[in-house]
Parts: sequence; C-alpha cells; structure tokens
Amino acid sequence: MHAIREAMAAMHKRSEEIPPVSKAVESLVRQVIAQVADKWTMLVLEALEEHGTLRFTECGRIVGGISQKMLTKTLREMERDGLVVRTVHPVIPPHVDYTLTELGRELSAAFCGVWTWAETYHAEVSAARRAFREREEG
Amino acid sequence: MHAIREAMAAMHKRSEEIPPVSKAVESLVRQVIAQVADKWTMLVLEALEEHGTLRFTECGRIVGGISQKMLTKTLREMERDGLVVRTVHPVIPPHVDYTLTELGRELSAAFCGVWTWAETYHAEVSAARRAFREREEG
DNA sequence: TTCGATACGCACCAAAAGGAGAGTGTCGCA
DNA sequence: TGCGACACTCTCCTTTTGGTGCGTATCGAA
Repeated sequence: MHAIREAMAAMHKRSEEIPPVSKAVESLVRQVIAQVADKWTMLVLEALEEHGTLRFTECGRIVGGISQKMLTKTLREMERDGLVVRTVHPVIPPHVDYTLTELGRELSAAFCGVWTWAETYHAEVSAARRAFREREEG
Repeated sequence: MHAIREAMAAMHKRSEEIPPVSKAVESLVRQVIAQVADKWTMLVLEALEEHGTLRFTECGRIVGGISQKMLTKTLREMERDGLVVRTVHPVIPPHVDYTLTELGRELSAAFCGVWTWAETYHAEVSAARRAFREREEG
C-alpha cells in the first residue's frame, strides 16, 4: 500500500535528495486520488458497474439527485481518465451511451471495500455523531 | 456490495412502495460516502494509519500541502464521525494528539484498494489523458 | 404545424471550499 | 524585554462546485 512512500524514504536515506521521478509519481497518484475520490464519480461508477451500459438520462436517473451539468462533467472527466467509453450513435434524436472500461471496472472493484464499510458501519457513524453533538452541547 | 439497493428493489417489487427505513439507510450511506470520499480525509487517514498517533502540526507536515484551516476541519469531522480520537494534554505549550479508532482503521483498510489501484494504474490514467487531449485537439 | 424526445452547451447565480495571514494565551529561554 | 513554540480561531479573499433555466438540432408523431 505504501510502496511509493517507502521507496522515497529509502532513496532519501541513500542519496539525501528526493528524485524527481518519484515526486512526479506521488503527485500523480494524489491527483488521481483527488479526482476519483469524488462523490459523483463514485456514484456514477457504481451505477455503470451495476447496469452495464447506460445512456445519459438513464444514468442520471439511476444515480439520482445529480444535475445534468454535473453528470456531463463527471462523465467527461471519467472519459478523459479512461474509466468510461462514450459511444455516440449518430441518429436523431441523439443516442449516446456509456460503458466502463477495464480500468473503470478495476476502480469500481477497488471502491467495493469502501461501500461495504459504509454499509457495515453507518450505524456506528451516526452513533458517533450523536455522541459528539451531545458532548458539544451538554 | 449492493445489498441495500437489492433489498430496496426486492421490497419495492413486493409492496409497490419504498419503505422509509431503507430510504433513510441509503441516504445515510450516501452521506457517509460523500463525507469520507474526500481528498483530505483520505490523506489524513493514511498519515495516521502509517504513523499511529500524531500531533496537529506533525500531521499537517506529513500530509503536506494542507492549510491549518482544512486540517482542523478534516480532523474535527473525523472526530465527529468516530474515525479519530482527539486527546488534549493540558500543558503549556498545548499538546493535542490524534489516533485512529477501530472504525478509522477499518476505513483505512477499505481505502487500501483504492490506493493500490491508483499506484497500479496511474500510468494508464495519464496515457488516457494524453490520448484524450490529442483527440480533442487534433 | 407544432410538439416531444435526446444529449447536451451556455450563461447566470448562490453557496461552499479553500488559502493567506493575523491574532491568542502562556511558558521558557535568551 | 521579547521571541518562539503549539494548536488553534478569525477574518478576508479567491476559486470551485453546483443548480436552474434557456437554447439547439432534427426527426417522427399528433
């Protein structure tokens, strides 16, 4: 899990200077994480994982509570990052559909643990919130 | 992974009305996910997982690139959600330290898969981005 | 002939996120 | 006397996020 940090630490010890390659990799990993650790991205990812190929409006309906603007943006970013493929069928009215790539499916699988965590422990989280609120107020 | 949605679908089929309990649970899961799927939360979580107990400034230094404001906010929210314990030692100068709870450690473990994904596939992501940019421009 | 369906783009606006920097309180050290 | 250490808080400011509503293109149906 911490391969990069460990490698950096090792290299730092060895040469007393942080190599730029690892710095670039670390920042990229962070950037990717920051991108992907997004509410809408996670929700769209899950919708596509569950339903396979989806059309724009359909996807929005399944995700629920997302505006067209955010759906467009999220889908575009996911396409840019290689998580989904966008297929345009040049017919009228327009027909566009979205499918997860292998990369997207892998990410979805990686997020599986977080979903499980949330489903398993949400009661503990609300209990903690209640306790916190009482401690603050009382 | 999709236990809640499946349960809801089953109940919906059976009674033609969505029970409010599951709706509440689903919204709570979403809320928890939205909270937890945050860049700073993930980074702080990892820092604490790696280093055990950390003090405020120390934690900020390890996370890197986080402002005091965001560090305070992130830590407070994590405390509220029962992910960390905040211990104040009433000495001067002040000494406060933060440790993951069991819940926090579980979440950290759940995020492990996402970190691994990012470290494994970041090259594919940048390749996808380059390809996307070229397709857009060219 | 006009309406609806689809998948957006665009413009405008409100709210939230987030950064920079100054202030706080007390002690020990110089 | 005055500065630094720590863990913040507070204010001011900019940037990002996100919502709403309108425009668009074209075809078939009413």
